[in-house]
Amino acid sequence: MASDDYEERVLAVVEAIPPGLVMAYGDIAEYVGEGGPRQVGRVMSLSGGAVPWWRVLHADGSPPAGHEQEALARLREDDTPLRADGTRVDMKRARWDGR
DNA sequence: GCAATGACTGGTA
DNA sequence: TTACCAGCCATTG
Repeated sequence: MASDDYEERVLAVVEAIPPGLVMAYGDIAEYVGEGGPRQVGRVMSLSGGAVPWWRVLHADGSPPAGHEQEALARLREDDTPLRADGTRVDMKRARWDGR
């Protein structure tokens, strides 16, 4: 089946995200052109350990459930523009469109 | 085959 | 700003 290929493509996009920038699950789904945000999230939960998964977050800029502290710590190291509260990313500036 | 589930999203209050 | 709701789509029981 093509699910392995889909996984490869999702992981490839995540690895391509430059430091300091992030992408939302929906953005990645749209970028690869298949599935949806939930399918991307599933791939991340399965094989996210092999890629900078902390650069992937919700459309509102909040990190994935169960890894909030971990993601925020990594994002700080990457110089990602965080909001004033420091609990969310400034998607307005940090959103990467693939260019 | 149907129902429930989930690292989701956008709109409304 | 947060909270709640309906829609979304592949996987799993």
